[in-house]
Amino acid sequence: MTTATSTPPPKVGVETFAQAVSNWQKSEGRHHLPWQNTRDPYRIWLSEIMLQQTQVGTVIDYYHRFLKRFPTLADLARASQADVLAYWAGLGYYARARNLHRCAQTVMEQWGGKFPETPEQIATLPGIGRSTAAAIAAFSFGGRAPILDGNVKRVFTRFFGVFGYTGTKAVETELWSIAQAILDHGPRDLDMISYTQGLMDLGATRCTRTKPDCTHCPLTTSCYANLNNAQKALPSARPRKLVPQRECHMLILLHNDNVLLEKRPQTGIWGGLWCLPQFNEFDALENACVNWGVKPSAQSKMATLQHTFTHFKLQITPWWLTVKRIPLAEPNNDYCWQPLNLLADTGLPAPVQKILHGVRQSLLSNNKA
DNA sequence: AAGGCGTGGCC
DNA sequence: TGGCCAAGCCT
Repeated sequence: MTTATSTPPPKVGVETFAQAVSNWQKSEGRHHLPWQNTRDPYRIWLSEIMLQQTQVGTVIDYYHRFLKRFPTLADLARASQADVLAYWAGLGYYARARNLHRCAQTVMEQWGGKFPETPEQIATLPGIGRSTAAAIAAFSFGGRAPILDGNVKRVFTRFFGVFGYTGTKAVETELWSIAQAILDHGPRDLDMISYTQGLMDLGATRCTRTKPDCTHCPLTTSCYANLNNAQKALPSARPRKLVPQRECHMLILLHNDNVLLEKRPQTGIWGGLWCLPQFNEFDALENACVNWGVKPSAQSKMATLQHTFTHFKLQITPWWLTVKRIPLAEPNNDYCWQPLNLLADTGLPAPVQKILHGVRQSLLSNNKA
């Protein structure tokens, strides 16, 4: 029983910070996520990439599916980019998948199939920056280098009272210094696995964005935000700008139960993914239709949908047309006729998947009627 | 050095 | 409801 005579919890400073987090993780942290309890750099790397800007709950299913299809780094390196993207479709930030694939091939060709072990070496690989490299090094090899992801930024800005938007160079630099200083002043025998995981667990389960659970935080007695009731003010909010509204038209061209898909360029939105042919202006869509011997009308116009990206909003107007026969054309890697019942195996952006799902449902119910 | 890059969950 | 954010990296 705690009484007035018991000693208060010790203050946590830069010297004791790391040990406090490590100890807390061992007793109160998460220990059963699918990518824990392994030292396999392939699995750890895959999880770290999937978890970039993506929540744990979203990643878990993708992670299992991906590993089942690509059990080893060598399997991934051998696969086609289309296959990899198909298993990434819906997860977003598709450059991650393209880089993941390139990275697998780099490790096979330049590192003899063995994942490099130091944070510096790991950070030279495509799609792996300083923080992800440190996490992979810590979890796979016990490497001692600091991470700085969204969780850690939230914990550090609150604990140390760092004001200013974390997206600016100045604040980012300051937070990296803190992250490094904690390791420099920490014990030589610090367990880097539990410390690194502990920082993430603290941010995910205690030091959350809204309603942080300060009463169950191991750092609460020394936390700037807790002592100053500044949890809501930290981390400082991002200065928001108006996001532009754009519109486009998408062509749903059906031939029997096949739909025309177009491969998007490697760079830009939805890079490398299959997509419905997209046009900024209706006139351009109408012109494209001439080549297929069809003409869009009010009948073919479908309900518009609104899709929101980080930096703009896109209003999509789909046009549904049916062609009787396909004109002969040169074989082309940039478009294909895809059977509607195979869409799940194709890498498609979320709104396109949604549109075509509706098309398929509509066809199925018509056939029944 | 700031902005591009997806999607889903949360309140 | 819409605005904000989540295990960042690249250019």
